[in-house]
Amino acid sequence: VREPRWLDDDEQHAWRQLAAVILKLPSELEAQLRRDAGMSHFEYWVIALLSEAPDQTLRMSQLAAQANASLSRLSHVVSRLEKRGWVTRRPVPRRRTRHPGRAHRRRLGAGRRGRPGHVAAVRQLVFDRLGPDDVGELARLCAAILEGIDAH
Amino acid sequence: VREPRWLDDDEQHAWRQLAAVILKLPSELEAQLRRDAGMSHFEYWVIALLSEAPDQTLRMSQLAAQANASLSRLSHVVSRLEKRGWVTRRPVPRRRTRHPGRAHRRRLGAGRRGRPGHVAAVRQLVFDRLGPDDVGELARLCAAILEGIDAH
DNA sequence: AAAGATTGACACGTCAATCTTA
DNA sequence: TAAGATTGACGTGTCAATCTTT
Repeated sequence: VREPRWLDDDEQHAWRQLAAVILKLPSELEAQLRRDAGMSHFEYWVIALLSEAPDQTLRMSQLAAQANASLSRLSHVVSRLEKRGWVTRRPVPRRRTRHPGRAHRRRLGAGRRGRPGHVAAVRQLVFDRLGPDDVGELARLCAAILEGIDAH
Repeated sequence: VREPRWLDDDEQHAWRQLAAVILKLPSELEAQLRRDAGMSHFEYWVIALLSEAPDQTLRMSQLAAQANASLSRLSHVVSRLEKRGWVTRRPVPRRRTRHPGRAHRRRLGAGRRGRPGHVAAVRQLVFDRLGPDDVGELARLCAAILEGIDAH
């Protein structure tokens, strides 16, 4: 009797590499953003999404959906951002439109300032060592993996 | 004047896919392990590494290195595992060999019980939709990315 | 009542300070 | 003193309970 099979050698090797990427990449990006822009990766996304929205305004639920986050998490984060004055909550002006935040122009600058460094980091960490064909391959493989995840 | 360039279209697309993988894969694995074996992904690694070690024993610093974790984090985790009786700390028998844990045989079973489900999850989430050639490609691309990360 | 949003308690990771032992 | 290891405080995420608004 054998133990339920692990992965074959190739798969195991690939899995180790992928696991390391999954482990290290996020923490690098996190560190870079916090250093350069004083915000977490998730906060960066929130502000970026807001700044792209019409009128720089979104409802909490929409923002949560776009940021792949729970409403609860988002609420906590927005509270923090609000405390720093980077975002404003607007209660319903009238009718059922409650706006979670109108980011202050000023502090959208924070997003702006965050962005170049963030872009540089992504390029450096991910794309610098990839050839032109590799980029397409990477996208294809990730898409396949995502299918597997979403199928689950 | 243009804003500092984002990534080109191909890169941006690839980045979105990769970002989604990085976001979703860990939480899926985390959820699966917690459901099936009542432990976190990191706890799983710790127990797995211990169970593979000679005499099921390692020093904290070595374990930390192998698990890519800070000593502090490991210490907290081992404390929790110890509290559940899944691991035992052994103080130096003599000479400078302080052993962090000799996993109880019994509870290594926990690792064993965790493993089949974990393997199945990895296979299902990552490899199911990849062709045989894709596996090598994935490993190669991840390796390239890791080089970029480590170079940083 | 149901959807949208908030809150509080708890679990985990990090950082800095501390303890321990060679 | 320096390396190994632990601890406590703090920040963030999750879950479940709750509040709010229609």
